[in-house]
Amino acid sequence: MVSRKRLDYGFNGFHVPFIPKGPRSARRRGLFKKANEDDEACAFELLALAGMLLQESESSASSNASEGNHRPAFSQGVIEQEKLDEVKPKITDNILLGSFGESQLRTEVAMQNCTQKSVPDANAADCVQQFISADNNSDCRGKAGAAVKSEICEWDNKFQHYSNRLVEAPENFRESCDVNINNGFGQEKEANNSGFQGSNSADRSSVKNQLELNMSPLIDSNSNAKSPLYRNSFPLASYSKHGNGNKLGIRDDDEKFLRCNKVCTKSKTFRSPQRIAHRRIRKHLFSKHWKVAPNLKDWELSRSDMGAQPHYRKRKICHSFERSEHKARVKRRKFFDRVSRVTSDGGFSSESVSNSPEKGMNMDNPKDPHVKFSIKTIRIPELYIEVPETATIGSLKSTIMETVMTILGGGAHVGVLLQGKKVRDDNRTLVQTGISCKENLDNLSFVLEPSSLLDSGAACVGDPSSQCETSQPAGSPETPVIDSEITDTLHESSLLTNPVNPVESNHDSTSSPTDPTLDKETPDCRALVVVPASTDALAVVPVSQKSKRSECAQRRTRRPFSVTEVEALVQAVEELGTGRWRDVKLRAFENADHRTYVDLKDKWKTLVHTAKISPQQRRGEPVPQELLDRVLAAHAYWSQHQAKQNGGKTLKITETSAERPSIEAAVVQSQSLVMV
DNA sequence: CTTAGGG
DNA sequence: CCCTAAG
Repeated sequence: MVSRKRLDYGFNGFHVPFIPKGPRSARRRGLFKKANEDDEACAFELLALAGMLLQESESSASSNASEGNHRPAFSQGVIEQEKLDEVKPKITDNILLGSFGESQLRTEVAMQNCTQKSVPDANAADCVQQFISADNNSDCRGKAGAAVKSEICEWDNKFQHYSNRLVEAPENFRESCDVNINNGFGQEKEANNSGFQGSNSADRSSVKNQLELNMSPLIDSNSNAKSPLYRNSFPLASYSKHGNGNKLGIRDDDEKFLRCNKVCTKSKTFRSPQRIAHRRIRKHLFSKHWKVAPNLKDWELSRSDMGAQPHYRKRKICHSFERSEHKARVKRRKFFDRVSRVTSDGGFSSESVSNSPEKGMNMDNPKDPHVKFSIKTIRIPELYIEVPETATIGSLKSTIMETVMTILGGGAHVGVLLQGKKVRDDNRTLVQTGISCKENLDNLSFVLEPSSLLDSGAACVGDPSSQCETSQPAGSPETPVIDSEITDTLHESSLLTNPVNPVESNHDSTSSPTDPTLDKETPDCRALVVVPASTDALAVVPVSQKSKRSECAQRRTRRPFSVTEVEALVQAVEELGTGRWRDVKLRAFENADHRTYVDLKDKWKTLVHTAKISPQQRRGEPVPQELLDRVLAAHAYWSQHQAKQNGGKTLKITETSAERPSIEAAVVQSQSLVMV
């Protein structure tokens, strides 16, 4: 059965086989046909992805600088596609590898420069500038593969930007982060505290967290030939020379395919080639990868001693990621906010922290029992992404973003590696672990690992350890992930067809990722799929693993509706009524590909329910009462109206206010409402 | 493919 | 969000 499925996909077996859940198979089968179109999809392997969240203006600025602004989405999409096409051949030839390596180096340089500055945002901007100039922008664009390269650079910049932001950690973040490093240190009693997860918030101020993310995007054509499971063959060497040995290999197997197929078949609305391409990408990209988490684990296991080590010195680090899916989003946001503040704090002195136990056996300062960590770089796991060659750069970016978001969304954990070895006992103190020694600090590294590892991921994939370790002997990538939930918020408005907020229309095409033209492309690409690079790989992969994976099909990542989206939905429903979800979708969420009309319908359903229950019973991001009132009004109106229609035949409701008094009122009310 | 509903 | 039945 597995094999058959594979054929249906037409992917030549390069991805992990997908095992349908009985009933669904029939449905999907039809969809899969379309998947054949994706045969040519080329696999991009991105090595370091870093916390990028939104596409902020700065990042997009660099990419768009040479191109006119406000280009119609369509044409832009075409252009981007062309670029991509150009690049593809290169990738196939392994030529890209070199380019990426270069970019990586440059990026690092740029980053270093940036990090020397004190103001995060300024840094990001500077970095971009530096990077661009240093990298000889024109060069990148002019040649095949150049486009990709520049894109990569852009990503680097973004990462840099975000990493900088991370550096300024707000108190909240620190609150959760610091803690135990201080406490546990040198004290046996700390046993009750689990590693870095201590709950003490003592000496927050004294602890300065420096998180710097060093992103090194890399595309390796070689990897394409390998199956996801065979990451071991992944050429780590290329990175290692740059000091980044950690990679995270995320592969989405079945999931992506499923998604893709589904999506493709849907929506007639998106018929343009670009649209189709996007759809495909999306499908492929879909984020189910996370379930594959077990792989991530492997990453951590791998090398801890990457080039970054020198950077890890004293300073404390604290991160705490929450896993609960429900809160993941919020948490991430907090994380960012907090981080961004740290930098501004300027230096906090280690002294301040040192009021603790006196056991000064530490390195330089005997009196300071505290171990300070300075995390210079956090490695991002190796990501394997496969997108159609016709995919646009923008879609690729979106895909990557999506993948990262997915990872983040699932929650992340920090892994501690000492001399390349993962320290698994959370109850051990730093002293006990030997982390208090300066020498060891240099060999200490932190890895972000998807929480999913611990969860379902493992179950689905089978024995993660065997898989991972076996596959990546060379040095496994570690997976530091930076979270960023900002994306939703930022893009939100642009994704909506009819943003409630007038301001949204003022996108600066030049730099803003929110640029409508860009968004059009991006939304579709949201889903990332980690795919094995080559066709051959599949054959190599053990069947058992395949099947396991396929069964793990994940569900889409949860994406709570924002108030803005709710507003748009309410407005659309007020105008169109219930029962016309496709129209609602087209009207208000055409650009929000992650929202299907079914999603909208479901959301409306929940909104109605929410509006009926007491505020205390409501959960999640609070929806303004005003909106809920409108929901009830519209619901009541349309319920009644529908009945009327049924009885008296179809009466197309236009915009006539007379027919919909309650709606009218609601609309008026909404206009006065200020959307955030 | 869309809707409508239950899960 | 997912899954299905139905149109």
